[in-house]
Amino acid sequence: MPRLSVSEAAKECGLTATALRYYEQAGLVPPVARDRAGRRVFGEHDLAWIRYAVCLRSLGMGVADIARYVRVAQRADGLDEQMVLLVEHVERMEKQRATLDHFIAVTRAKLAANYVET
Amino acid sequence: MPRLSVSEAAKECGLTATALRYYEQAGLVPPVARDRAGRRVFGEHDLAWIRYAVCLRSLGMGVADIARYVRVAQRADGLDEQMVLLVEHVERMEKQRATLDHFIAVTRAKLAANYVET
DNA sequence: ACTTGACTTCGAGCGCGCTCGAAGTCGTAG
DNA sequence: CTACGACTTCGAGCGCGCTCGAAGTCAAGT
Repeated sequence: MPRLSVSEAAKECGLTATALRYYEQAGLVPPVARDRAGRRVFGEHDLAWIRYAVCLRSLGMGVADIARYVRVAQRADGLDEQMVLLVEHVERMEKQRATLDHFIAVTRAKLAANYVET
Repeated sequence: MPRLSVSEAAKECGLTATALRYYEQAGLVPPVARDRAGRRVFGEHDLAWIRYAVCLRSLGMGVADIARYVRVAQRADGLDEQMVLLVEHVERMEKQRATLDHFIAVTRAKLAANYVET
């Protein structure tokens, strides 16, 4: 199990160290363990959370929403609520994907025709 | 052919009038015709451009990139460049869609298991 | 003629998601 | 022992995408 510093973990997940600190402070990932000097020490568990947050961000979920999800997921009795949030999120994503599919088709058609209607 | 005011056109495309003026000023849509009093008059053509811009925005394309595309599309000799931009955009979208597919699958699995791993 | 109301431009302001600079603390290398 | 570099917190700053308020113009209704 790796014990990474903030900048190592950041690089590992494609973030800057500053952004990663921000993520923790904003609640996008649960609090990270510290060594005796107060420095963050990241384990596999933390990396998984970070990657999850990065994924949600890349799909356009807002910081506040992700933080809410993480907060709920941390609670022992939060399972039901957590499920609701996930279902809602999947629904949003599928709507987004439908738009995407449509747009890809339209763009493909334009390209195929080598003609772009204004 | 409809001759809509800015607020009518905005409503039609799911924007605010303010946002729509901003879109024109920022070049997300080509300049709109005016009546003698200087008020914008939107036709079908303009609505199509607006809907196109809205679509691109909803897919996360930045204002500057959309403006660039519109600028190129306006030029008589811009076809090649326009094609390049569209191809690039389709590629980005397909990458995004792959992420989306993956994430939907993962979330579905979590839901199916009625268990969320941290 | 006058009010009403939707339009115009302009510049400032705002929320989000970081990003950066300052000032301080710690541990290892020389 | 000292110096260096990476870490810490904090608050301010920034770019983006609007959003709002002010001040003015115009056209239609009474």
